[in-house]
Amino acid sequence: MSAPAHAQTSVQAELTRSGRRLTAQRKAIVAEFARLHRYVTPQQLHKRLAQRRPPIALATVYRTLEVLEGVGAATREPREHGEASYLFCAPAHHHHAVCVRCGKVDDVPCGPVESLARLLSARLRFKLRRHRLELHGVCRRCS
Amino acid sequence: MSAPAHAQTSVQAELTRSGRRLTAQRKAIVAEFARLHRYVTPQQLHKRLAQRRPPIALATVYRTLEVLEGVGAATREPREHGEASYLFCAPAHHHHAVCVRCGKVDDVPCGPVESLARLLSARLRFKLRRHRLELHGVCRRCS
DNA sequence: GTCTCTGCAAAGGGTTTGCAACGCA
DNA sequence: TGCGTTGCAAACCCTTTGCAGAGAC
Repeated sequence: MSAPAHAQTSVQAELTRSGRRLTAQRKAIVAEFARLHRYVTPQQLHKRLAQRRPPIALATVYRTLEVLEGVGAATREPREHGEASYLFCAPAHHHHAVCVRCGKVDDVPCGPVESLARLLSARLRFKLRRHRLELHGVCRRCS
Repeated sequence: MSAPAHAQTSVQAELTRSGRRLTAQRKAIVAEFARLHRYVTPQQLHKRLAQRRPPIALATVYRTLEVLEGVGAATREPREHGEASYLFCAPAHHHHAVCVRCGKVDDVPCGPVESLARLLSARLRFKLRRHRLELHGVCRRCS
């Protein structure tokens, strides 16, 4: 299952809508990013784009990912050793199932999690604001 | 609710059991760390210990937190901008409720989360290995 | 033509490491 | 006494930033 083409297109539309420019570098970064379905660091993404002529500067990758997060097309997740990692995904609230073998990320709708989170927070007399469930395991394809 | 004294004591016992030394610096770091009940960065913990004579070096705080994680007395969590943060907590699997106002962390037993996580992973045909639920909200005391 | 974006290189900031002195056990 | 630990400072590594030139619209 690859990224629906319309996801890429709508991101590009959102960029121009917010007064930004659609450069060749941004198109290339978004295209590569969108098809990965996994968390990547700016450095990794930069390496994947390295064969392009002319090459894309690392700083441009950093800045583009920041912009994508800003328009709600990506989430940022800090990693060990000071690295950041980004996942191309929709802004609507949902959770992720991450394959520990291949790294592929599947979306998990929030529905059932929501009520459980409310239950747990009620027991603690805790006013819930946000919650997040992370699932790590082996995906269908890898097992 | 402060850290039970025995938690500190058992950490100290675990350190010597694993062939490590119980230095004055380590005792001071563990004591301060254990009473906080919140995520702290090595830098923050170092600042809190700054009035000690002689002062404790920042590198020592980094190394001690690493050791504590190694013996299962702390969990490490990457933060934005390359910072690490640590929480003093038991090695047994559980979740955390983090107050967005005061930062205090309460433990949440895993029980009900486990079955939900299995349900969700079954729907995805995903062999679950680990899961984590994060609750963020306002704690009883702050509301 | 204007204003954003890119590339480059330097600066920034947290973390890690090498090494000699120190001090638990 | 032996070996793990500390303190210091330098090294590391990823990320951010300033600026001049390029390019989208």
